[in-house]
Amino acid sequence: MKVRTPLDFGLMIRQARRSRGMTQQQLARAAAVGRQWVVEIEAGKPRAELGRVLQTLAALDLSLSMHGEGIAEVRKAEDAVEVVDLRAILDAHRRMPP
Amino acid sequence: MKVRTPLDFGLMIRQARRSRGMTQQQLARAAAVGRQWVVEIEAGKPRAELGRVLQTLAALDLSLSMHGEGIAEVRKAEDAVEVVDLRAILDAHRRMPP
DNA sequence: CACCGATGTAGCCGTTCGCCGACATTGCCC
DNA sequence: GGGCAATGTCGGCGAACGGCTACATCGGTG
Repeated sequence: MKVRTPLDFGLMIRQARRSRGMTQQQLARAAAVGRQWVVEIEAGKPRAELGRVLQTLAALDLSLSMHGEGIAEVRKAEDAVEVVDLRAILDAHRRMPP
Repeated sequence: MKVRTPLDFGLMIRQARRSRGMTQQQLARAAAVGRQWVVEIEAGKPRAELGRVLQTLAALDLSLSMHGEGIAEVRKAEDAVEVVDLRAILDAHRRMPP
């Protein structure tokens, strides 16, 4: 899911917290922040501190990925993917008797 | 690329900025922040404000994605994927004469 | 209805932010 | 070496942060 605004963070944090049956107080303790802060982040506070946000995501076991030109991708040689025409292969396979 | 800490943000922002041939000053103007702030974010300042970070990513045309249990994925019905045993099919296909 | 936990709001307070202007330091090209 | 842009660092400033306590709303459950 894409994240563009502070409110996006808030909504996803709330969603994840609820899906785990946690209360704001519990999340606050787990992330080492104040309960009040959780209220504000979930409301989309734009001036919240980056570090606390990341702590909170970690406490919820959420992860972030960054994409864009100039961002190194982590794909090593052994991860190299063989290029094939999947559509054609699947098509041919469907017409093949087992 | 995964992002876990404020320093990760800093390194990627710097990487993207340089790959675009921008100076800190130019990025600062584009993102509507102070040059000083760019220096600090690239150094990994943990208490930087979330909103400014997102503005900066936008100015660099970088995008963030969030993953984890309880986060709604944007996959509509028409994106549904047919489940197949790729390994077996590719194996069989290799043994097939054209 | 009364009780209870979960959530949102308000004020106080010490700390830190981010911007600014000015000044080192670095690296590059002539 | 001299000049120049880019980068990093310092002190000062007004503004906002985030934790805290306390209080007001809800929403269920008895």
